[in-house]
Amino acid sequence: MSKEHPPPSALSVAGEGPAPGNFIRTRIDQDNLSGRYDGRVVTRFPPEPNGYLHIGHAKSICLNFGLATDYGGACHLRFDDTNPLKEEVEYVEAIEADVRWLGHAWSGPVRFASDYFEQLFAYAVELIRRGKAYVCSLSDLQIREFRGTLTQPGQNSPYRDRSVQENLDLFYRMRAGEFEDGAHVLRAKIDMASGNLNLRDPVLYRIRRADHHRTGDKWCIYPMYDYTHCLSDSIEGITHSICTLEFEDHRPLYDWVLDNLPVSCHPQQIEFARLNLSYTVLSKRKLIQLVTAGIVDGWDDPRMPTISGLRRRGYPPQAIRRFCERIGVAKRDSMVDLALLEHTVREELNVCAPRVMAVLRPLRVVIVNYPQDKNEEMEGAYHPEDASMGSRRLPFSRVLYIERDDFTTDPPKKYFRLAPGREVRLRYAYYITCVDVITDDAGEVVEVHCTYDPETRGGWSKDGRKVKGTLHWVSAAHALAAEVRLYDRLFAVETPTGDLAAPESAQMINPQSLEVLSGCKLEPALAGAAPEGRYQFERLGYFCVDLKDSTPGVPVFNRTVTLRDSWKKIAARRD
RNA sequence: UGGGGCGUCGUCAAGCGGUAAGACACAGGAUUUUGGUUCCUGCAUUCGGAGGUUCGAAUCCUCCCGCCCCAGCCA
Repeated sequence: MSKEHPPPSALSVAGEGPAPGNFIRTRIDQDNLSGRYDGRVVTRFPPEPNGYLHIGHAKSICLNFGLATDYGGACHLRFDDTNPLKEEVEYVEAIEADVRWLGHAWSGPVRFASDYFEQLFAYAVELIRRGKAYVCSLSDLQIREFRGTLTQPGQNSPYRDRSVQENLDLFYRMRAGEFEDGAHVLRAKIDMASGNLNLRDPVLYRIRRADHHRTGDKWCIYPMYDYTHCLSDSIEGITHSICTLEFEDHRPLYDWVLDNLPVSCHPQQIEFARLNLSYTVLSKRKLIQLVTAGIVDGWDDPRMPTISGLRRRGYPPQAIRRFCERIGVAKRDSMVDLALLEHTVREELNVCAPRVMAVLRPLRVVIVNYPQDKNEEMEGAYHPEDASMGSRRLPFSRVLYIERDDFTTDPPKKYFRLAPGREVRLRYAYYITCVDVITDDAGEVVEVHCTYDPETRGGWSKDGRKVKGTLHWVSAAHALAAEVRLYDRLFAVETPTGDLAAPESAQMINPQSLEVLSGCKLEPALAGAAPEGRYQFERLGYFCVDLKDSTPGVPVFNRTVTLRDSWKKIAARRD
């Protein structure tokens, strides 16, 4: 039996490989073949507006919106807002902004489960009429006791056999506000002996006097997730309801509700493994700990794995999307290496970030044979492989700054940079040779004297002699002073565990996750850098203009990610 | 001990009875006015283990082992 493969050209899309196969696509292909759902594909991204989105949500967003795009279907944005105690409009707005920033457009209006409260209530009444739901007056504690345990079956509630009439009466009065919170709940009548705890007469509605961010005080009873989600999906005509693995146990309940009500659409729930990323945490609970314990500066701290944090850090949305494609979708619990995310970020930035020169830890260099009052302008391309990005002028003068790391009085083997007597190239400028070193009383190098070769303008030597090192530099008189924040991974350990706010957890935090540098010297062209502008500081890394703390003409830069650094590896091996 | 899932390279992951894709990471080398980029090269005789079926098994069957989830009036 021979397999048929489409020609590669039919599979590959501009730059990207073929859409990776995964078990969900396989299922959809089968559904399309069998004519189930008439070939439609409608998905949804259903966050609860009780916090900020993080990169784990991005995986779900890319999956759901990506499926809709690839299959010519639709993807809805629906807020699962059935618990007014936890939800706020602030989150609704932030989530919408994050989804849009990631580059996705939802089909139709933004939807809310709360839009369906009236219909959900009617469905509940129908369930009662069919003898499939009852009002239970046990306390929350008693309900737990009656539920049994993982290994022991539960017991029926004494209220389980109330008449339809009585149930209807009680349920309407629950809605009318005649009872205290917790006095009654509506429960599905399924099976108290089920091995699946979700089927032991799950609660469908509870009384909750709380102000809802959209419906205000219209309701005092609110439907539970398990009851709401499947019906919301059904109402919206969702075909594939994709959620994470921990909901596998809920699928029988999802199906039970739809099987026991006169609905015309019965979507299928499909579960996939949520994202775990090394050196970070992705649960909302732990993220909150980081914020409230003051370990980070807020939800959008550039070290946070939140979408707003990654954005402020300078991660391009395209890189996040590509990351989500690379990690794939499966059912296996896994831990993705942070290095993969950093790789997709560099991959994107390498193509789109203009190159620019910035000296983070300045060391003064005086070109002793360069005229005191002379100024020149060198030309530097914004991108070595993409001429369409143009170039800019780089003022050059007698006094310059270079990186402290680029000079040493005691060069180790294979050190290509500046040292006494050595010649290096200043990028786009001249070859210079170190002729003198000025130190302070403590023996610290404070200034380096060099001579330049006027015959090497632009960085080329006519006699063909080579230099091994090329350094970035900035003219002292023309430099723009700036603050630059060096960010690194928040955690020092691959898998942070436990209470992050606890004192003993401090050792899990990377002490170098943030270093603020204030005396940085940038090339003058950066004065016009726009907020969120992304650049490569040559030889250092990718940096972006901080959205919050920059002011016109005075940018603050955040380091997105360093460049790969093979010298660092060589140097480390030497030790 | 009940129910539901999952085990393929260091990390993700394809594979769906015809003889182990790809990516990251890692290690070499080439090119380079970024120790960047790019480009080559290497990297699972083996798919949690043991049996079995078959001409043929990561794929089918049996047993065993390991890991994850579930006892909210949260989602």
